[in-house]
Amino acid sequence: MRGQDRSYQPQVLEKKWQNKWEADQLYRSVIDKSKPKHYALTMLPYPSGDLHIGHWYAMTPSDARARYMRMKGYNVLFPMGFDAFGLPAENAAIKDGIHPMKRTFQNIERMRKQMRSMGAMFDWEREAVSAAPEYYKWTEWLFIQLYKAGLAYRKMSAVDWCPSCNTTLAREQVKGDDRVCDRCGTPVIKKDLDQWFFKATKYADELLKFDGIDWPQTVKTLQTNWIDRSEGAEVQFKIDRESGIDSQDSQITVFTTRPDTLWGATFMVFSPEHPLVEKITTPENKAAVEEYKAQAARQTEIQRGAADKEKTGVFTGAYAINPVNEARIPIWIADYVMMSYGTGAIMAVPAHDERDFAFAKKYELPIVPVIQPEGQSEADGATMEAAFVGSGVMVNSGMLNGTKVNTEKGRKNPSIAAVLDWLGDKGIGKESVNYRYRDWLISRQRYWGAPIPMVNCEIHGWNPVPDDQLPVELPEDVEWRPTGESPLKLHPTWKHTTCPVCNGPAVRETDTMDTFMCSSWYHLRYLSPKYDKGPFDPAEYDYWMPVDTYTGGIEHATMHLLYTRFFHKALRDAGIVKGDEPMMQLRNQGMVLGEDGDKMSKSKGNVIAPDVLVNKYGADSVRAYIMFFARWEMGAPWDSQGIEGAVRWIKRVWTLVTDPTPTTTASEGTKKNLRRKIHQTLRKVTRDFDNFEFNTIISSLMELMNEMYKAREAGAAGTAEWKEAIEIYLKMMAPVTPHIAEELWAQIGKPYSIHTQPWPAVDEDATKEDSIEIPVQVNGKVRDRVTVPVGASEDEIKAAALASEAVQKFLEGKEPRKVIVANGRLVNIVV
RNA sequence: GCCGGAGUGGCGGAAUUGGCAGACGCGCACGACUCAAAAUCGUGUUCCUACGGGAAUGAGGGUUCGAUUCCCUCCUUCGGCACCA
Repeated sequence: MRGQDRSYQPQVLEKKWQNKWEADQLYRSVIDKSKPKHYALTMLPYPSGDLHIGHWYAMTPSDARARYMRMKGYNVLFPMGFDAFGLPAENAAIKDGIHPMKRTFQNIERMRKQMRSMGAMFDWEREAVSAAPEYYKWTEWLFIQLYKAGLAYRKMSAVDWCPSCNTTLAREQVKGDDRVCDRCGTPVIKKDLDQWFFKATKYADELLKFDGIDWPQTVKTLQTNWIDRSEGAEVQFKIDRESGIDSQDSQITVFTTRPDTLWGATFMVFSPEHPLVEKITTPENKAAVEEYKAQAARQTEIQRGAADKEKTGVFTGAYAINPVNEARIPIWIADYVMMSYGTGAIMAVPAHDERDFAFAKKYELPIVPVIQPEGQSEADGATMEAAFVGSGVMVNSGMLNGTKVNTEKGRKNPSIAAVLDWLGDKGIGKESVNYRYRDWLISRQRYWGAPIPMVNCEIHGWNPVPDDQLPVELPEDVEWRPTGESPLKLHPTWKHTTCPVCNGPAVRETDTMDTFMCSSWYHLRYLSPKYDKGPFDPAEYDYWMPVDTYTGGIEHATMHLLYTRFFHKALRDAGIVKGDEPMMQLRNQGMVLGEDGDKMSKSKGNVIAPDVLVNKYGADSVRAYIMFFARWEMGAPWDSQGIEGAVRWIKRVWTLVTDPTPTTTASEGTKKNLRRKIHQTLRKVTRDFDNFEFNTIISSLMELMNEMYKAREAGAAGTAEWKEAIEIYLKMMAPVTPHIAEELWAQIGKPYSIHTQPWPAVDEDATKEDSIEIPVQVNGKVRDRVTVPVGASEDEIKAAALASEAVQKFLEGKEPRKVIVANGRLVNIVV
């Protein structure tokens, strides 16, 4: 080796190994039934054109764990692809005229290169790109299967529309208390449009079950809150005949979670948009009602949604009959009742609902208490100062008087249970469940997405495009104009086709699909991205599915992660996939913030570019630092100085392995200590990999390296223990820093490749200590430490502790009241 | 308002889930090497201290021989939902 430069040059050696791994197809995964399989999936990126440090933060620890699982003996599938349809490419096209297809595929090319610089074990043979016709053919086909299963339907309704993106959005894609578009932050508006939906609500109850899957509690909670199941009753109210409406409109249904307060319902409130409002409004109230409706329509959802806003409303002149006590109660309209929840009409119980109370006070409507608070006398509606929402007993409620009321929801509340039974017997109402969750609106009025493969004929209506005509391909020659209509609609010829039923003239659907549809099944396309007889090869499915570990950001909790669960269940019921859940284990990484602690953004100028870091330090150092600098699930601000620690660690390992001092003068004790530390570290690192605790993997390895430097100093560098130490050390490093591990593995003369080596086994005997140091506390404060042999009895430990001079000093001659030996690890003397 | 996460040195974080608080690293200080600097190596680094000790894991209380860890009350902060009937 004389004359050769033996310094650590990551730029050279990383490229060298990346090329060799690729040439050797080291990371190709194929079905191998002799091994247990492990499908490790990490969320695929959108091809924005540049790999962000956030991508590295998400992907490299996932890669390290996939590598670890491979060394543990699993046949690991770790694929990568691109979620390539979507608005940014199309918006850029509007701006500069570059075709989204061209831009997208250029970006993908660039990002593939950047990803290769990570040294990740992606199997590129399985790459899937959602914007490629061979992919979206099957996105279309899957849409048709859902349509055939009755899970896709077209409906005219008031939907959320982003005026900046010029398209409708699904409810999940409207965010926050100011109801903004998830993509661009513009407040959405409502529009009445004919759109395609998936019947996701059919699965609401099943989506609330997380049995058998290991997902973070946070995600389960977010999804549960999003679906927001609420138990209550539907109750029928008759509309008073004197209101002058015909009999078929004489009934109105309301949903309530508090049927036990029915006797206190003293008025009804309809949403201003409720279709019945027009029919029931009396001539003398017509003008006021029309004016109020117009005013409500002008207001945005945000203005209407402000909870602290003063209640407003107008009387319709109509009355309803409270079915439990025949009371004739006025019907009002008010914008605090939303058409989009429940039935768009409520029974108002001002005595026991804060909103109804405020409304009743303002418009001087009657307030009738029907719950007597515990330990208090009955309230008087006329003098009440606030709605009462606590526990008590039912009063003013006929034969149900005296029934206990608590604050539980549903049948757990005795009063609600009693009323539900009573309503059922009388045929007035029935137990009912309501959800906030809505069906998934998938139509988008944009070009750059998978076409919805449906055709409309004047005679035969909507029909799916026949399988042999799939995919419905996107035309390339379109005009980019943000008109609010799909560019496909403006294309002169594309939409004209023939009816699959009668062959007569017909028109294609010109909206495209929500890109979340493409990403709901990409994990299936990875299985066989070139397969052309179906969305995936069943043999690959049977071997690899379900996904064993899924990693990605938590921001998708109520979007992608909910859509893909729904989609899997829908495909299961259509007989296309098996099992109830697509992803068994989910782990979320946190976010890397800018050095200023703010979210990284180009406008703030705090973006960290991984390419620059790779050029400067090498991919291994970047990988190690990413895994080290924060708890993975938490994330943290980036620290440009901090990376020096990871760089030094790697250099010191390089020095340790390449520049040994082969002495064998170490004492038996030194050698034994070295082995102990190695196997203790191995145990810890193994456990940490299992638990996704990446930061402590690196710190354990650093600590071990420091010990090894000491052992070398003590003359261990030529011993058998040293050789074992180096081998195990490199294997533990391999998943984290694959290039340097491979290089040093080769340099110590071991056979290629370290990445196909088995994970070392812990020698439990070697980890055992000969003697242990036990802290001795007096009244909970450590005063001394005594060393006892392993396996010493409690009495021996006690005796050793009491024999300590320092301890005796603090006892001040007093007799200990109690001596506690905690698990043989600590002594506490109480005086 | 409701639901969930987080709060530990100058900084990122550790602590076998009730048993030595601050591992590992950054930064900083001092030293070695050097004419010098960088790099590298070594030592130290929670705070206060009358050098005996004392205090400290967002604040206050509780349980316990013992609490960063469990319980109660509150504060700060991040995220989600929200006139949801």
